[in-house]
Amino acid sequence: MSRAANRAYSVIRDRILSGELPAGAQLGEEALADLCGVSRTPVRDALRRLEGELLVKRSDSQRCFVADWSIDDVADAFELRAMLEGHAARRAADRMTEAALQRLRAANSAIREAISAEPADITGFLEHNRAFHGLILESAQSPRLAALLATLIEQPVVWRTAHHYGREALRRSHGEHEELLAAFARRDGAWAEAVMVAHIRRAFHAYADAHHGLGAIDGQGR
Amino acid sequence: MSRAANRAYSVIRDRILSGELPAGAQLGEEALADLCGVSRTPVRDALRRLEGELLVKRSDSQRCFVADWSIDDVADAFELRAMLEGHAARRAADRMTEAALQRLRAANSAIREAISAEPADITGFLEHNRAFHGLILESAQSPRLAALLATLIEQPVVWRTAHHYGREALRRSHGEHEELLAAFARRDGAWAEAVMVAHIRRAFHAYADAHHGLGAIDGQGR
DNA sequence: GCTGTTTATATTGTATACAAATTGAACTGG
DNA sequence: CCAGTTCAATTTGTATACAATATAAACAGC
Repeated sequence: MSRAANRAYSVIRDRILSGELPAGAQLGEEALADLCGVSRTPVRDALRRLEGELLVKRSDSQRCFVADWSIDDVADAFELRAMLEGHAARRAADRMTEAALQRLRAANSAIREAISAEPADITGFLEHNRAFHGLILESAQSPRLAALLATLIEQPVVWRTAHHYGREALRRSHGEHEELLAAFARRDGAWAEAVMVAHIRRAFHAYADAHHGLGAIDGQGR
Repeated sequence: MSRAANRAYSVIRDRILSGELPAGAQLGEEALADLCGVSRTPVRDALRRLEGELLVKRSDSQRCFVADWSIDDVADAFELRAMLEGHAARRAADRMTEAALQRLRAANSAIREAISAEPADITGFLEHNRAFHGLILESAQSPRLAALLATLIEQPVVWRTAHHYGREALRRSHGEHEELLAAFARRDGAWAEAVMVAHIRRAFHAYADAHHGLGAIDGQGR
């Protein structure tokens, strides 16, 4: 996608993720065009992409709004992500080359360094974490699986959450990655899948605890 | 989506599914616009939708082509579909209302009638089969799951295949639906999931047998 | 004869003007 | 005061013109 469309996509996405455009806010094409300094045409493209990623919802008659992610929606997305990434891990265990395994180890080392930095380098953590999961997905060799997961990993939620993680949680994440590496090294797909599912489901609960209190779910959405 | 965009979508989609636009054929926006009798703008929208459904592939630099589905691609898609619809069946078993169960029974009865017609009413079969699976997905109550499956169920492949099915295969499909209904009636999610996974994986092998011979896979794509 | 560059052509990206449709408010009749 | 209707304002859909870019062909130099 080219300049203007990408620009529109990035700007709108950032405004949604930062909360500047709150859940439920109407996304008029002309207003967004002004905001991004482009015409309506690329804005329309951007809205379609964002709609595919479920950050934008279309009303019955084609008006766009910022999607609101209730805790149930988030749970739903995490559950699917756990299933799909678990499946990816299983496939990857059977297909991973030695070179890919090396790169995976390097990625997790980079994660460890980001965590150990003072203060912890959250941006670096996110970046390398993304690379780690991306490499597994690559080794799974299923373009369709990758396409499906793409709509789930770019959640509004994940990004805002990581900054709330303590060093404790980050270390645990790193440790689970180490266990994944061990499973890959042994070519044990079932093990890899189980670890991955646990890894992601734990991430969900970390999110839920941080955003909705440790006790019951408050039910009022985000 | 409105008139012209829908029109473009339908026309292009039909041409792809019918094989009139063969795999690998370039999809120039202007040519398609002429073909559909609309301007390039709605064609672009249609191409985006079709790209999401993986019927259209974009080259490195934004040129569109008819996607080619190799047997590996089809296997990949069916595997994911089995997993996701299995998951949907499990969820549906816990959430299905009595009313939904009734509608599901009605849908399968309609399927039986379509099969029994002389000659077998393939179009009716497909329609009611679609409704059957749609109802389960609805009862699963996971919008995101529905969105993911939407990209997998509309395969070029499925439609062209059903016409090759014998009455035998259609009846088996109906029988598996009956077993699903039993699982739903008992609220046995694990049973429902297992039956659904088997149902879809069998469908894949029926496809593979019909299109690539019963023995080894020929590997030359469709 | 081959490689790298230039130029022409084809194709997609963007902006804008206008048409169609939807929403919401003002208004009329009861 | 409320229901239904009409009309204005807002918003999205479509067409078209033009700009930017990529592909492919012609060509020059080696």
